[in-house]
Amino acid sequence: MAYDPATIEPHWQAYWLEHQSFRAEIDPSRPKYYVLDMFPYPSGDGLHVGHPVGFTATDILARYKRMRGFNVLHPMGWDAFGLPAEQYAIKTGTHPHITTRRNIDNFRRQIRSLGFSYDWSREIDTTDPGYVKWTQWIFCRLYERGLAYQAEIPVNWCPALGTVLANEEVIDGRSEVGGYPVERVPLKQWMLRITDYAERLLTDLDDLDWPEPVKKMQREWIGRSEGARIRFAVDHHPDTEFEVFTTRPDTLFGATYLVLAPEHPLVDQITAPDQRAAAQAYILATRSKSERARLSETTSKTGVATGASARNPATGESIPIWIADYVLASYGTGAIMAVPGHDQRDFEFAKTFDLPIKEVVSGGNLEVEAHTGDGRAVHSGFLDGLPSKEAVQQMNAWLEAESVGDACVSYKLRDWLFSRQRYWGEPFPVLHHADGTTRIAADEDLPITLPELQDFRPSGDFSPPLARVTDWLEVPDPTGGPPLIRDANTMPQWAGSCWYFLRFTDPENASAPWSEAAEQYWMPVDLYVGGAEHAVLHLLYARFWHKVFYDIGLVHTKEPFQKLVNQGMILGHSYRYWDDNLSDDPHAAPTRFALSQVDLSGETATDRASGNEVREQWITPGDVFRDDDGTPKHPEDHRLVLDEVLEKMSKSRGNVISPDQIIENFGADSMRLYEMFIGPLEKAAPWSADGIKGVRRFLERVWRLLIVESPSGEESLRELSDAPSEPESRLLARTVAGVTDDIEAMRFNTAISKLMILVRDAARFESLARHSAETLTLLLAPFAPHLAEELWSRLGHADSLTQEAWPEAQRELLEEERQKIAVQVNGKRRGEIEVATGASNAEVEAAALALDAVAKHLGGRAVQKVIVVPGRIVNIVG
RNA sequence: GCCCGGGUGGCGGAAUUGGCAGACGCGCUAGACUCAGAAUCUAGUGGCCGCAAGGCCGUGCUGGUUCGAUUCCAGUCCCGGGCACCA
Repeated sequence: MAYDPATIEPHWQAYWLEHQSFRAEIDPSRPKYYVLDMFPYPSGDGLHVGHPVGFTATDILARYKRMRGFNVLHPMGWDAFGLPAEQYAIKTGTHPHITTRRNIDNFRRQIRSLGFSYDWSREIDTTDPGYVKWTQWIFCRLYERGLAYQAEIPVNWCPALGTVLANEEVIDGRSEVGGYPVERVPLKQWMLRITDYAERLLTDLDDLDWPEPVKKMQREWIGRSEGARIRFAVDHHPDTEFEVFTTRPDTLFGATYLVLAPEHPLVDQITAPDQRAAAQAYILATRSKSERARLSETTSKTGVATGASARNPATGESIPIWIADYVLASYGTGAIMAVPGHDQRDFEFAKTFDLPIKEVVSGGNLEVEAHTGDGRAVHSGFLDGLPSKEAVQQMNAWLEAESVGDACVSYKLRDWLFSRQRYWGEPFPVLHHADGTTRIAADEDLPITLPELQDFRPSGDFSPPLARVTDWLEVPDPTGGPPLIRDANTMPQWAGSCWYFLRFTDPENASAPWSEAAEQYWMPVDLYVGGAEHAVLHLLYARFWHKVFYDIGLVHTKEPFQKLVNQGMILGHSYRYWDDNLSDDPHAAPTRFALSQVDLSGETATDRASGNEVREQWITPGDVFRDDDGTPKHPEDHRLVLDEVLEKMSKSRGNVISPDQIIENFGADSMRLYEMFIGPLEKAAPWSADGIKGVRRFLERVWRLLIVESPSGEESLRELSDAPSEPESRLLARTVAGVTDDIEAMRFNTAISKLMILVRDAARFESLARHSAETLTLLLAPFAPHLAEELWSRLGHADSLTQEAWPEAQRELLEEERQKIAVQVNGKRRGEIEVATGASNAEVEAAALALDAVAKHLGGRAVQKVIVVPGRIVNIVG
């Protein structure tokens, strides 16, 4: 029988499970390597082809490192709390517990069918009470340290989802999940004081081996800026003052008015009676405006004067106080000093409302625009003549001396909104007393498990579903007082993923989240692979918790993830056209439009001819009709050319490829190999049904190289010679060295191409040495482990190759004795010479000049210069 | 608008430090095997001119630096991603 993954692969998967081949135990005598995938949310759709890209990359590293003698920790688990299971429960009444269990079983089956070398004894499920217990325990530690607190704040309330969302989960005024509208509503919520760690989260990025763009995104998210707080006393309101934050204290002399955010607490107090109506109207208008609307008018400035004023401490002048929505309540102090001469936003506002513009930094043209760059201070009293940087220093010193301000640092990062009004999450281990005070649950009472529920619907009135479960909610007071009330909120999905990488080091521990010994040995994660979509959220939250653990003494490293790699997405082809069936009437006979007939420049697509709105429609790739030259056409209308789009796979486009189907048709090894061969790991690449045939053919060639079939159909190992021939040895050495380097650098696509070359050339040799066959098998093992194990076994080995030593290249064979060197005349290739490796430049030059082609292309001109690059090229200039 | 990536054959991609552009794979063409097909194997495959030898052009575009540029510099166009009143 020929190469048959359908029999080989299940056999070896069962073998690995049975022999616990990848079980990791602490072993101080060996170096450790912790390689981690971002654990998946087990969705109802099952694995998509994008998951195995990262999983295969980490598996190659895990298998390779084992063969290099490392003690490898390579675990897998489930980030199983989350909205989709709950949404499904609302729709069908199926308990999230059941859905989650079912989805996990399916994910586990799919992941196992790809032959990844996980230590399944360490499998984690964040919804497991044994895990929830420690998530809650960690919350208690945060609470004790004052890092968890409750606050009444305007939050992002999403009516459709029935929950509040963190700022990070809201994109352009819509929920990241589902794209529903979000409103700002003041609600009492749990917050985590991540801002206390802003500075460390920023500085510790420097030493991480992470992609620069990810570090940059985190830096920008934290948004550190240096400046000063300056106090302004409000005129005619004794003892009333407020602070502004500015990064340009040197421009204080140029502050000609002040602006409060509409939500600023002082607005109500200081607004003059005759401005009160206008201010109220403005504040209401701001509040009802959606984020989207506010964003779209970033160029035009609106605002209302309060009628109040305050004294500029530098000039002693009274300057007016305004309200404007271009000042954000949530950043800095929610108030600014406006310096229209040197801030473009203030400049635009001043122009709109005819406020004075004063030059205090030279070098710009204030007739045209604000001068935001540096220069020398002018019209600024004691600062005059100083360059901006020095002026900042002087002003800060003056502010402190005069007790009107301080130099300080401000961050864009806000505290983390940590509660959700949902059912399917970790309950807060918090009890509320009747008097409004709260206390955390005792450690021995953990976990606080979720009550069984029939009705999962959000209450619709900001209260969580758990608030309806009276007998769960009320806890008798041990001191005999009125019953204590449990907190009815649940934690966001991020909670479980903030520490799972630590639990993997010691997953069964019942007395602690993890043991010191396990943490000391396994942490930090040496390689963390996952999608770029987690660049800020998950990675920032997990770093934050890890730093708290560090402060408590629970971990010994400041950072959890030493090296991070983002895998690229697998894209699918999808096919679209447009029609005028806007209401989705199934009985309509709509007019269809091709891309060329449609205008996409506006907010909605329109038919160019009529200007009427048309709607995008998608054809499943399998249904697309192809005409003779391959042009994609509508299946029912062969005149309609479809627009081919390459994008992220999604259900709505019908372009999703299931790994199950690929494994069935080609095998897991082919699937793994293809996803690695398609291009660099970090780069997005389109799925190609033809491409996978190529790697499958390669695996068949490997099989036929070692396994021969008698005319009667019996298979056996081919006859192997004792010693490899010299060209064979050289080829082998080159491949071992190349593949090893490529794996270390995670260039899996080129590693596979080198294996293809080895197999192609080895097939042409008359004989093949046992050593060559075994080396090839070992090199192949991280990529196509099932086939490699099968061949290893047929090569006569009783044990699995997972712990075999990785082949070493014979260095002395890497250098050829003779080498070919290209010869150029005036930079153009005109010939080639062959010289002994290590030949002197003079020898190489002489050989090159002796070529007929060189003389011909010199055309009689004298040689002016000869450049010899040893081993590569000779360039003759003449 | 600002900040990052990235533009290389029909397609995915390769090219270590500025040194033979197009490795490897897909697809395609021809041949071998076959009654035939599939599979497999062999050869070819950037474009143009040429019977050939060979020549010219060629890494988004326009310039520059260099003996030599996919690689460095300046400008520009296109695609993808991130940020977007953060004082």
